Amino acid sequence: MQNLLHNLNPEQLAAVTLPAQSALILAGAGSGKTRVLTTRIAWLIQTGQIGPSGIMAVTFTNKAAKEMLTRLSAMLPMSTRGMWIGTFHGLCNRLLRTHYRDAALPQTFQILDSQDQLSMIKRLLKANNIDDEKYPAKDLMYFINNAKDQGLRSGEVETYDPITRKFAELYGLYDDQCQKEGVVDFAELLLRCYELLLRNQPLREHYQTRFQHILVDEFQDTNNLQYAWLKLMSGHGTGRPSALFAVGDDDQSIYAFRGANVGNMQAFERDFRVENLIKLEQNYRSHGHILDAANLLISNNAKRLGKNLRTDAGQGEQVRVYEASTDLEEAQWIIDEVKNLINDGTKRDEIAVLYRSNAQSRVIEHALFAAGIPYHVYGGLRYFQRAEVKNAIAYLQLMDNPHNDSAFLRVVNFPARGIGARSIEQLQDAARMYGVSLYAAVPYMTGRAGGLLGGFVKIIESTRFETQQLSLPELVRVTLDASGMLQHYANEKEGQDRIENLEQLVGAATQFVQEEGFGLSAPAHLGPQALAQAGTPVVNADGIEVMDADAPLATVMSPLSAFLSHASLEAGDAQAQAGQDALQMMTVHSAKGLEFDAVFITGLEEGLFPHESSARENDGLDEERRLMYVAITRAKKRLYMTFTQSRMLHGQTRYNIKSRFFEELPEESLKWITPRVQSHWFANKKTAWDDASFREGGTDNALAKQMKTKSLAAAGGPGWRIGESVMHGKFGEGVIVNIEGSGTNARAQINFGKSGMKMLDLSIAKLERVGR
DNA sequence: GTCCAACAAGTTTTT
DNA sequence: CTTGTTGGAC
Repeated sequence: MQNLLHNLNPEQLAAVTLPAQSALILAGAGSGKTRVLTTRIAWLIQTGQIGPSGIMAVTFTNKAAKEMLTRLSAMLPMSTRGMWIGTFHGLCNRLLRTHYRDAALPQTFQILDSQDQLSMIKRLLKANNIDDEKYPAKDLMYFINNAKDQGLRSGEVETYDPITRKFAELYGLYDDQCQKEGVVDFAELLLRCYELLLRNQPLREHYQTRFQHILVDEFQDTNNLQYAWLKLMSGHGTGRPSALFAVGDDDQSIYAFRGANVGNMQAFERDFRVENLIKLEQNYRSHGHILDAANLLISNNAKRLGKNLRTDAGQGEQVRVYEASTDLEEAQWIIDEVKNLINDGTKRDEIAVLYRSNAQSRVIEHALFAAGIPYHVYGGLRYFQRAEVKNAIAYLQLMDNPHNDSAFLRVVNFPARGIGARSIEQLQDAARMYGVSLYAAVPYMTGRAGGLLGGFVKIIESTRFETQQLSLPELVRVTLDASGMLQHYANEKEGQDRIENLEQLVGAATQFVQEEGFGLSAPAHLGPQALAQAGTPVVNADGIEVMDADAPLATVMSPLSAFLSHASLEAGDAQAQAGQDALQMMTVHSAKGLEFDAVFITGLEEGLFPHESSARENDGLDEERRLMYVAITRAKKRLYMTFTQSRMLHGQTRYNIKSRFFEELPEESLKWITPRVQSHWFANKKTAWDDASFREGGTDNALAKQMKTKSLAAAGGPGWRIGESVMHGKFGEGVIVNIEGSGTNARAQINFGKSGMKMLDLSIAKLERVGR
C-alpha cells in the first residue's frame, strides 16, 4: 500500500484516495492522469473496498485500455479477472453479445465499420431511387450517426424542413435494413446497449449493483449518448448510485467535430453534485517556457474550468520561432534542425513534426526522404482496413452470418466469377421482393446468373461445413484457399504484398485466440463453451435466467464471432513499424496523449492553423486554440514553431499571414530566429512575373502579360510585391495576395487574416512594410 | 468485365 | 497538386 501511494504528489494522492462518491479530476497535460486512474483502481482493491468485478474502467481507444491494463497488472499482484476495462464500444459489444436476445439481435450480429456503413447507405439510396445529388450518402451518414449520438431514433428526430424529413425517413429505412441483415454500426452499438439497459430493469439493476466504481478516461471527449450511458450504468438518480470517477481536461477537448461535448464536464458536476473536484496542475513533462506558452495561450479561451500548469523542471529553452519564405524552405529548415538535434544526441523517435492537416506532410516527407532521415507517418491505412484483408474478413463474416449484404457484395464476384452488375441487380430486386437478404435470395435466381450465384453460395457453405471442427487459425487458412483469393493475388503483378497481408491474418487469428483465452484448438464455429461456469445468473425482463457478461470474451462468443468483432473494433496498426528509430510525423490530433523531447509545430498560418473552416463553427476558434494547446504541451525540452509566407495548397500558391496564436504567446518565452541570409527572402521570392512565366513554361501569353503589367504597377509607387507583408492602421498585419491596375489606379488585394480579404487602393491606403 | 479518362473535391478521427 | 469516384468505351 505504501508502495502504491508513495511518490504521488498531494493532489494525486487526494484524487486516488477519494471516498466512494462521484468525483471530477481535472487532469492537465502531463500531470500523471493514467497513473492516478490505475492507482485509484489498485487502491480500491487493496484496501478491500471492492473486488475486481465491481470495477469498470472506460476509455475511448483500445490503446488506452491496453495501457491501463498493463500498468494495473504491474501494480496488482492479484488477477484483474472480472474487472471490466475497455472502450465504450468494446464494453457495449460484450453486453450485447451476452444479452443478444434481450437486445433483439441475432447471436452472430456483426459490426459495420465506417466504410461498410457508407456503402450500405449508398445501396439504400439507390434501392429507393433517391437522388444522391440532393441527398448525398455522406450527409445521410452524418445525419444518422449524429442522431444516434444524441440518442434519437428516426421517429424522434426533429424535422423542420423537407430535406431533414427525408433524411429521418431514410434513417428509419436504414435501421430496418441493418436489423434484417443482422449488422450494427458503431453508434448503434452504444445506442442499442443504452436502450437495453433502459428498458430491461432486472439487467439494469444487476449491472448497476455490480459496478460500484466506474472510472472514465478522457471524459471531455464523451458525446451525449456516452454521458447518458454512464449516467444509466452508474445508477444516477437511484437510491444507491455507484461512484463515477471522471478524469478529463476541458482544455484538451479537440473532438467536437465528432460529437464530443465538453459541456458534459459541467453537466457532470451539476447532475452528480460533485463535491470532489481535484485539479492536477503539476506537470511532469515540459520545461517552464513551454508551459508558460501553453498557459498564456489557453487563457484566451472563455468558458474554462480553469487550470494552470506548473513545473519543477526550470525554465529551460525558449520556444524557437522560424519564418520561412515557402513551404519548401520551411521543410528544409526543419531538416537542418533535425540533423542538429540528432547530432546533439536526440533520438529520432523523440522528435515529432506536427501539422494541422495531412496535406502538409508531403513536402516535409519529401525533404526527409531526400535527406535520408528515417521517418514514420501516422494515420495511414490500418491493417484491417486494407482491401485484401477486408475481403478475407468478408468471407469469414459470411460464414458466421450470411445475411450481411455488405460482406456478400464485397466478395460475391471477387475473385471474378462472372457475376456482373446485371446479375447483382436482379438479385437485389429478388431480395427486396421477398424481403430477405441477398444470400437468402440466391435460390430465387434462375438461368446463368442463378447458377453462378449458386456456385458462390456453395463455396461459403462447403467451407463452413469443412471447417466445422477446425480452430480459428485453421479456419482462416482454409478460407483463404477456398475463396480463391490467394490464387488471384498470386497471378497479379503486384500481389505479393497483398498475399503477405493475407498470410498475416492467420497469425493475427492465432495471436487473438491465445490472448483472449479461447485456446489454440477451440473450434472456431462452436458457441461459447465456458458460458455455464462464468459469471452470475441474472434474471431478465421476461424472467429468464441469463448470464452476466463477464470477462473473458470466450464465455459469451464463439472464437469466430469474437475475432470478427475484434477486426471491426480494433482496426490494427497502420503499416508495419518499419525503421524503429524514426522521426515521428503526425497531425496535432493524433499527437494527443504522446510526448517528445523535441516538437515542431508547423504551418502556423492564418487559415491553416487556426484552420479557415473553424471560423464558421461555433466555438471553432476556441477549439483550434485547444488544439494548439495540445500541440505545445507535447514537447518536453525543446519546441519549435514555424510558418511560411507562401505555401502550395491544392495546386495553388497561397499567401497567409502568421497565425494569430503568436500574439497570444508570452514574448519572453519566444526566440525569433532570423533567416540565415538577410537577403534570402528577396532572393528566393519570385516576382509575379517570374511566377507566371514559370508556370507557363516561358511561353508568353495573355496571362503572363497581365501579370507583368501587375508587377510593373507594383514597381511604380512604393514598389509593392505580391506575397509581401504589410501593416495597416485599422486592419493590422496582412499579406498582398494580388495587385491590379497600374499607376494611381493600382489596387491591391490584401489578406488580413482576422479582418479578412480587403481590396485597397495603393495610392490612398496607408501601408507600411513589415519585417525584413 | 476491365480499364482508363474525365471530374470533383480537398480539416481533424476512433470505434 | 493529389486522391477517389464515376461513367463510358472496348
